[in-house]
This record gives sequence, structure tokens and C-alpha cells, in this order.
Amino acid sequence: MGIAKIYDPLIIEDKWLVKWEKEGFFKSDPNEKTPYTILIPPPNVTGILHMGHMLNNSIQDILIRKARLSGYNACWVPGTDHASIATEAKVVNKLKEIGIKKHELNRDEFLQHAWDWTNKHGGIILNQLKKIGCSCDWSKTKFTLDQDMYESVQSMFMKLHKDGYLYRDKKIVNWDPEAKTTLSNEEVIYKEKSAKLFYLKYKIESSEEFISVATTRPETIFGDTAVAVNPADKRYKKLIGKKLVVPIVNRAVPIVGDNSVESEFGTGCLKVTPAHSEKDFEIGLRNNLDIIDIFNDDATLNDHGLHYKTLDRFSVRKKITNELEEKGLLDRVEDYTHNIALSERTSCVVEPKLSTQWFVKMKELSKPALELVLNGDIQFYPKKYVKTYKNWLENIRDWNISRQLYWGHRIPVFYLKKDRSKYVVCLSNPEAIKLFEEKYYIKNLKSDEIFQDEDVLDTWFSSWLWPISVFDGIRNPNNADINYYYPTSDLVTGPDIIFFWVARMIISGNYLRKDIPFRNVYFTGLVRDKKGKKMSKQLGNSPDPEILIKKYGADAVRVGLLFCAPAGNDLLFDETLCNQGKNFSNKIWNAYRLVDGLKVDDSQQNQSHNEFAVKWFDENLKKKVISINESFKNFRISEALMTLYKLFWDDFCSIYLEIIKPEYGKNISKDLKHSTLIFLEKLLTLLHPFMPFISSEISDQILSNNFNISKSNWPKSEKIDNAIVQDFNYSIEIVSKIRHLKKENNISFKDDLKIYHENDLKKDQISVIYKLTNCSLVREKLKNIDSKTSFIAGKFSYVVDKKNKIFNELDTDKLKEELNYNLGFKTILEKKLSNENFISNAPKEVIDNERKKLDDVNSKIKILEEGIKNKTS
RNA sequence: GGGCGCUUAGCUCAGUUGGUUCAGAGCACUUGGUUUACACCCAAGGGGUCGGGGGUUCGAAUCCCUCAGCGCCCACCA
Repeated sequence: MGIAKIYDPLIIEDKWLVKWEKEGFFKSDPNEKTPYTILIPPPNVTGILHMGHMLNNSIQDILIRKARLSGYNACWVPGTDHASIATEAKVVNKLKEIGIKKHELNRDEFLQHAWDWTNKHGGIILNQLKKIGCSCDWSKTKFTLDQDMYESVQSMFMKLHKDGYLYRDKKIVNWDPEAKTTLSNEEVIYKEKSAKLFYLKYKIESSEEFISVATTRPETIFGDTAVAVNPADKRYKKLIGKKLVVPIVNRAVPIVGDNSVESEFGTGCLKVTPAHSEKDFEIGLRNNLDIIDIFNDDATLNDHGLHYKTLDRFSVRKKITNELEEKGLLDRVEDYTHNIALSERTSCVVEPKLSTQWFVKMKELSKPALELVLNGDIQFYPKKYVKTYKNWLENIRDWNISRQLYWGHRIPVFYLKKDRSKYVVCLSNPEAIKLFEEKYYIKNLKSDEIFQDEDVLDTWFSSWLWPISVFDGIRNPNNADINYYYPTSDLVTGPDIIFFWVARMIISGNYLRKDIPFRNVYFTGLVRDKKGKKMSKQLGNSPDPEILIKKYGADAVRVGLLFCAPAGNDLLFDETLCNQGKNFSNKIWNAYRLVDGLKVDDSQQNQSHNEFAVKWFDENLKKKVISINESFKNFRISEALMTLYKLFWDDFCSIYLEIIKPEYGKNISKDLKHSTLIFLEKLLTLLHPFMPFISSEISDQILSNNFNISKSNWPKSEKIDNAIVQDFNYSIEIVSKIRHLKKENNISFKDDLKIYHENDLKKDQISVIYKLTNCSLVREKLKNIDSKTSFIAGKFSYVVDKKNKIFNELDTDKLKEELNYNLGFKTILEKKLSNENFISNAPKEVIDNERKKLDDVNSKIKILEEGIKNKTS
């Protein structure tokens, strides 16, 4: 044979990558066909591919390739995200390595570095996606900081402002002291940590008495402007209105009553630091308290920190505890476990901070978004996420969109230098001057009298426009692309960004276009290692997809991942699954080797078992197609793959090919070869979405070597002839039983067996049994034989005889066991059928079915009893 | 604290509206096999009282209650 015995994916995959790229194979333009559109969840522009991407994008590729084969105009738009905070943090670190600090650079200088970094690393991940076979329309590649995307974001900001959905407010926000920016609530993660609860002694003013106040953060006493107690708390009621002296700071602060204080916690007294806690801030508002901000942007103490000025909050905590202890102002310390807030990106402890930011009013804006999911216009797979989504939307809070970063979309707002409360929303300085005149009647402003907001927008503020902005539907809401491709079909993403992204796209889609952004959302699980740990760089338990691909081939890794990825569940990835994928590739390859090498003899007549096998496989294929299509409909991709895996390996290779395979040196008929090639080609079409490389390669070879075979499309579900499938399955069942018997009785598989059966097996069924078991079948003899034992296989009973050998070796106990089981079954059925409640309550089909079962069981029992009688006599 | 979900073979998971042909699949395992596509293979087989207990029902892996264990999301207290 001219074809290599072992499949080598590397050469073939490279070949197809080049070919696809060169021919612009996946390009899509609006046409008369129905569109099927997927937008990639844009990965970080400077990121590299990890197993999560691999899973996610393999699924998208499967869907898009299947749609393409099904005749849709399939369009998969790729792109990358500027990922403002993550990328900026990376650039800051890189600069630090070469001795440059961010604050030494101005915005433009910093951005130059950031762009250098982006240009150097951007696009790596897109190339990696190509390598795993992603069939994106690469000509449509977008980057969220592209000029057109930038303008879309700006125009969205202006529209929201115009419609009254934006406001600027001073609130306690989540501050990341490392990145020196605010974060949205969604970017904060909480982790349980053990800490200490310090009881500090606050002296009652003009008294020698002390009150003990519990806190986890003694370093914030510099910002204390009150101590609050619950007004119902009898212990402290009389103290409300009096003053306490903050230890070390020696500032007298009032004792206020506030219902939010829980008497049971600590001593029932709460130190109030309005600048550094949301709750304290609210108490401050209610009680008209001063606000003292004690931190610099990097969470070191400022002038208010007295002798701790410039020191970091955590070191101050240690030092001040010592000082308090020395001065006798520390009452006691307890162990305490609580949740601390961490920045999702930098992992540093988030500092609540009072600052002025832009917010999006979410409540009204998001209202329709809930309905669109609840009424099924948008479907979630798996369904359980609908509840998560509902829960979030019902408790939605306003969205802080300002980020104190350089890398991102600049906020299009201009302020008056003299009076920062006056601002206008627009794109440029000259426009701003004009607007100031219109809005505030300020004339003849010079351009240096105004300045643009220093902040950029939250990354997700551009991401939530992705489905519309990639088709330029914000600047040009009626262009041909957006009208054709929007709404998109399916979104494939992780449940971790259901709020960040999925929900917000639904919100913006409805706001901008009064339409859904996508019809289905498929949530993939997280990729974990086989011990169940989440894969991450830090843990070092995440394999590098590129290495896996080198080792097993891209097809094999894709398939390996999908073997363990049931819809919506986390998947426990084990490299051995890639090996299974590789074995599968090799199996496919060798099936092709066999089929390709089949020699044809024109004069050859088709044998009955071959004809039967062809008929069966044709029907069986249709049957499996129904099942695969059904799985796809429900986004059960793993299930579809498994059906296909078994169809190819078991049905096609182990059964069909074994039947039609001629004896050594013999030929097959022309028709049979033709049918077989067609089957293989159809199977490759089904395999194509999962394993694009090997399927393309073999398909290509088949089509170029056989002019009478044409490329098939993705098959539709068709009616099947069940009788053929059933007849065939009986034969296979009998074959299996015969093999079992041979093995149990230590009969070589090469040896002949004689099978006599009393039921009417059809000729071609017998032929198949003969072919697969190497036994002589003498049907007629059944009448003459003095049958000594019987055997049950499915519906059939038959006698097995190997020169009268099996007879004697067959175990009577086995038959008795079988008999007992059936007698028990019979009793249950009879009991059930004589139960009036059952007869009157159960549906007719169920009852009929039970009656049929009883008939079957009775005939089996008869055969078994005869068998035992014959054996013992 | 609020919400969601999970517990089925050694492992990872299917089991739609309750109906003993639903107790399943893949992998792993055991045994036997290979000059004739593939040992990256073929064949046969052994594994589970469906987390525990209770209930509804003629009938429960499936519905209800309860206990135990695990996971996730949201909110967050000094």
C-alpha cells in the first residue's frame, strides 16, 4: 500500500492551514443564503492560547463548520480585546523591568510603549487559533481599539449621555492600589482569609472611662470621624451625643446612633471611617459626618497618617497595633475569619475609596434584557444559567465605567479647568468649546482652558458593543453587513463572564437595535486538571495547547477536549484523552487505507452479506444522523461526537468493513467499492467539524481519485427503514453470542461452528453471521437434529454444536440461572397484569407492552426448560 | 446571609414526560486473539442495592420530605 501506515498529522495539518489561508476559504459576504454568524469572544490581544480558549474555540469551529456544510453563509468574526487593565498592568511590569516607572511617563509616552507591546505580541493568539483549525473569516478581524471600534464606543457614550443613562457621582468605589484605578463590582472577587479582630480603647471625652471598639483595620483610625452604635442598644444609648477620643490620633469624634450597626458584633460599637467603607460612608451621610481620606493612590498613608505617613496600609496595621499595645490602648485581639476583596486582575486587596466616577444607570436600561431570556427569544445552554442571569438582573446596580488608566477608550468628556463641575460630552476640543457656549453660555474659551477627562472606559464598555460594532452597526446602523449578519446565531463563552459580557450585550443590543444580539448562548465549563483543580498559570497545571498539538495533532486535541466536555459542565482534562483522539485519527486513516486499497473486479457479483451490509449501513447512517442532528440541536456536542465516534469505529470499521473486506488476494465488485467510498465520504463530512484536517485530507484524496464521487453536504434527518436495521442487529447479536460461546468453550475463532436455529432468519442474515463468525450454517438440519440444548440470543433461540462438543460442555447451571431470571420476570409481569389498579391506571401502550413481554418470556421459558430437560436426560 | 446546582460502574459522565428490553456510554480493567487496513488493533467479559433515610404511587435513578457530603454564583459585618 502506498499510504503511510501511521497517520502523521503535522505535515497534513500544515498543508491545510496554508491552503485555507491562501484560498481565503472562510470568507463570508452577504448573499442570498441564510446567514449563520458567530462572533468570537475576543481574547486579550497580548494573551496566549490556553486550554479554555482551545475548548471554547473548538466548539465555535465545530458549529461554524457544520453550518457551512449545511449550506448556510457561515461567518465567524475573529478579533482581540485591548483588555485595558490587564494589558496596562503587563506593560507597567515590563517597563519596571527596564527601570521605567509609569508615573515618569506622560500619557502619550506610555501609550507608545503599550502599542509597541501590543504590536509585538498582538496577533500571536490569532495565529494559534488558526493552528487549531479555527475557520474564521480572517479578513474581518477586529481589535477593540481599532479606529472604527473606537468611534463606535465614543458614539455609544454620547448616545447614553444624551438619553440620560450616564451620570457622574462621588461614591465609594473599589480601588485597586496596584493598578491605581477603580474597578466595577464585577471585577472584585472575595476570598475568605483568617485575620485578627482588634479591640481598641476609645476614651470617653472628659472621663477616665474607655469604650472598646472592634475593628479589623486599626490603621484606618486616622480616618475615624465617629463611633456608631445601634440606638436600641441599651449599653450605649446614654452615650449617644457624647464624644470619644480616637486613640493615637487624639481627635474627639461623636458617638452616633445608626440602625445599621449590629449590637451582637464585637462590642456593638463601630468606628466610622466614611472615606474607606461604603457602609461607613452611608452612616456618614445620615449623620452628617466629616470625611477624611487617609490614603494615597497606592494605599500608603497620606498626611493624615501622622508619623505613619508614606507607609503602606499593611505595615501600618502591624506597627500601629504595637503602638496601641504599648500605650495600653489595645484591649484585646481575637482571631477572625472574613472575606476580603481582591482585584480580579492584580490580586491586590481592594481599597474602598471615595471618588468621582462615571456611572451607567442600569435599572431601566436592563429591564427588557431579562424578558428576552425568560421568554425564550434567547436560549441559554445549559438552562440553569437563566436563574443566575435573572438573579443578577433583578439586583442590578449601576455600572462604574471610569478607569484611571491610559490604555483604553478615552472618555469623551471635556471639563472647564476653572470649574470642574461644568462639562460637555463630545469628541474634540473645538467641539467642546462650541458646546460650552451652548450649554453654559461661556464665550471665547481658549482650548487650554478646558481639558478632556483623564480616564478611560472599562474594557467591557467596548465589549458590550461587540456584536454591533464589528459590523459597524453603531456608526452606520443600516449598513449591509449589520442588516445581514445581526442578530448573530450562537455565542459560545464561559459562565464566568455572564454578567461582565453576556448580559450587557443583551442590554446594549436591545437598547441600540431593539433586537437580540444572538439566539443561543452556549456556556462551556471551566477546564480543570484531572484532580479537579482549575487550570491556571500560577498552579502550572495547564498544558500548553501548542505542545499538545505537536504531540497529538490539532484534530486529536480538539476531539480529546470534547470527549470530556459535556454541555455546561466543567471538564476534567486528562492528556490521555488526546491520545484517544490520536488513536481515532489513526483509525480513520487506516479505514481509508483499507478502502482505498480494495481491488475491483468488474465481473465480480455482489454477495448477499455484502448487499445486506450496504443496505444496513445506509440505514444505520441515516439513523445516526438523526441522533447527531438532535444532539447538535441541543448543543450536546460531546454527545454528537460520541455517536459519531462509535458510528465510525464500531459500525463502519468493526462491522461494515469486516463484512465487505474480501479474502486475501480477492476482489470486490465495482458497486460495492463505490458504495463504500460514498459511505466513507459521508462519514468524513460528519467528522469534518470535529476533525477538520484529517477529514479534509482524506476527502480530498477520495474526490480526486474517484471522479464518480461528489462532495456531500451535511446530511438532513431522513426517514429510516427500521426493519433492515433490526434484522441486521439480530444477526450481530447472534454473532456476538457465538463468539462468546467460542471463547467460553475455548474454541479457536478459526474453527467452524454449526449453528442451527429454529426461527426464520433470512438468507442474508445468515450470510452475515457466517461471514463474521466463520461458521457453517445448516438451517435445514434443525428439523432433523435431535436437539439437546438451546440457547437464547435476543429474540432467537438457536442451538450451537461444534461436532457435538459444545453440547456437552454447556453449563446446565447457566441455563438454570437464565430460567430463574425469566421465571422471576414472569411472576412480576403476571402480578402486574393481574393488578386492577395497574390495568385501570396505566396507559394502554404500557399495558400492551407488558403483555408482549409476557409472551416473549413464556416462549423463552419453554425453550430453556426444554434445553435443561434434554441436557439432564 | 440569599440563590443555584451536584451525589449513578475504578474514572468522567448520559439517563427527556415516573413504566424491569434503563440500570447505560466512553475510558480504565480482566481474559483470549494478530503474517492478510490499524496492537495507535480485534473479540469476549467482570464491575453499580443510582449518597443515607422516609414518603407518594400499581410501579421511583426519575416526584415530594429529610439528613449527610461536595461545588458554584450573588451580597457582605466592623
